[in-house]
Amino acid sequence: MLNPKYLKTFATLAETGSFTKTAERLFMTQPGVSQHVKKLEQSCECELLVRLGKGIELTEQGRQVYRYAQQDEARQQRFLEQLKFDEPHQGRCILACSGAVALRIYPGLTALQAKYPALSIHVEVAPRHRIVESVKQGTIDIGIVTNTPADESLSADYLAEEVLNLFLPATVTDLTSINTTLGRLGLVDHPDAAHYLQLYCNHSGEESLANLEIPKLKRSGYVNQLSQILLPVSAGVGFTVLPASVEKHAGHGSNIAVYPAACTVSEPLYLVRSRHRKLPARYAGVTKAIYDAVQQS
Amino acid sequence: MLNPKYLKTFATLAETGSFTKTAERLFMTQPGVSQHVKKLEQSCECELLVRLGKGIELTEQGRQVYRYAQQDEARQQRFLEQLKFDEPHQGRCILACSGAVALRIYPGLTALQAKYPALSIHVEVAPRHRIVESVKQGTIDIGIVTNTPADESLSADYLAEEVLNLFLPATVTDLTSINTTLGRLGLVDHPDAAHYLQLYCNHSGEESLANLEIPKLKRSGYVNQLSQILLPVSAGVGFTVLPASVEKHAGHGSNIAVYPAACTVSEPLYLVRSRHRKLPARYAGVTKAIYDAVQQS
DNA sequence: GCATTACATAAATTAAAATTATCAATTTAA
DNA sequence: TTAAATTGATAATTTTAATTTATGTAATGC
Repeated sequence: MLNPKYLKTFATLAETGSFTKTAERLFMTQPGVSQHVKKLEQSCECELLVRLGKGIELTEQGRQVYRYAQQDEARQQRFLEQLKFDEPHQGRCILACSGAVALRIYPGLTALQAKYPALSIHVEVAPRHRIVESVKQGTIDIGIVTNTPADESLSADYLAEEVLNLFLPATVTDLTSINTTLGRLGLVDHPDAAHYLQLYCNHSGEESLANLEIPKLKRSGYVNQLSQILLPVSAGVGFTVLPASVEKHAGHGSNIAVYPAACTVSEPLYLVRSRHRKLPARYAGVTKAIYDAVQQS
Repeated sequence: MLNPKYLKTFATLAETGSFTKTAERLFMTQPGVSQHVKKLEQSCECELLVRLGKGIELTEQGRQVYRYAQQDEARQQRFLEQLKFDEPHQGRCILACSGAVALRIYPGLTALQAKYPALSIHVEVAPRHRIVESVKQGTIDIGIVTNTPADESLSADYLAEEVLNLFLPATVTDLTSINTTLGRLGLVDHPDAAHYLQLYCNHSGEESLANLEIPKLKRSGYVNQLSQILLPVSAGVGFTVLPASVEKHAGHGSNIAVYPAACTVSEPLYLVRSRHRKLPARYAGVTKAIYDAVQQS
């Protein structure tokens, strides 16, 4: 739309106030300057300067175009300069993970960002399949998921275990016939509830849970806001299965009990990246922050 | 430096992932796309994408260039759109005046800006000659000065009178031999002091003041911060001549006295603009605010 | 009022960019 | 495994755009 050469010529003309001097300074001929200005005026669809007997005067639009030209040149120069460097604490990092993992890693990432204000960390909470998809197509640089994707173009590094808890209202004291109790309470549903519950029942080491008929289970509520899933449980109106770390952040305290299963149930977390892509230096610090966050909790 | 056509081609390539599809979408041929990318890489002095067997993948720099291309296009479109309109309450207004006038008009301008946040009002305090000069060369859009400039290219509209006061310490009670008193106190100097004092003595209607030998007068201090000029006067260590409006804003209250001259001394204020320039719509409101400010005070 | 300065216009030249034609590499299907 | 198809790179030609030379016109100064 706006030819940058014309902008440069116009800016110089605005500064010198003379077509001839502009031509000299830019190593071109005077008619060239005239033509650049004319074409720029055509692009802008308005007059940029008025010819007075002595010298020229910019119109209001001419002034605006001059400002734009200056800023544009400066911006481009800055951009090209920083393009050459791979600053370790500067630029945009784009991650995706589940809501539960976000709860675990976001404080550490925020701290990192506070330490290096030029860092800009974007965390997107998304369902598993969309995370893998986004990393593959390159819109997300690092994904955290619970399995190693089959795709050859992706690499997966083991991070940590994510412990799953079965959360019950604290009012439930009799745990002898757990299946009946769960059936009475009903599941507080959320996007990952079915997956978590299936996993939990199969690996809790308790025969009764393994026989739980999940599809037939009553759904006593649904919410896709992680921090609010435990609310109905604390109110005594349902149960749910979630990563253990969620409880700390939600803070419903003594109203919630954790079912004491025979085995601890957990699933692994993997850090997924594009195998063919060399990530910029700033991801080193971010990756370290992620490791620290998931391993301490 | 960065050809916007190449940027557009590269951005489309980043989105389609295919040279051929990019060519189709931009109504060009496939070799054209190859050439654009190659030249863009030369401009950036780095590789922007790697050719994988299946499809392409952007390098880190390629991603940055893609972001830049997107932003640049959006920015230019926005700029060209707003260039066509002359919004009455949006944009930058640049004024210049004396410090005393700034004191009178700035509150009103600030109020205007508060009412229309998209307005950006810049007030530059400068000596008379520089104001006229700046308006002529177009770096200042509106100037306020105390005389009508001779220059044909400038227009001057009468605004109001600026009353001048001779400020004395309140401790001075005997005004019978004012020349002696002034000589004893000494002048608190500031950039416009000589000009104001000359004017005051010539038009006060008092013979003794008209005979005051200004060049021989003792200088008892100097400061070019308008709000601080009256400080030495209130402390009893000198006198000065200033626009009456300054006293209200400085607020030294009862420590300062105004000499009761036979005549009120004042000089006119003129609003100066470039005669050949049509100012944008937003200056209507600004000009009105200036009139209101100088006429009520 | 004539010379000088400064910008505009038109035609010609030169440079740049796009296309056509062709090649090489990779992928897909037989 | 090989032949056909797809996809991008390269080279030469054509087309388009930009620049310059030559010339004209208006304003300013001596």
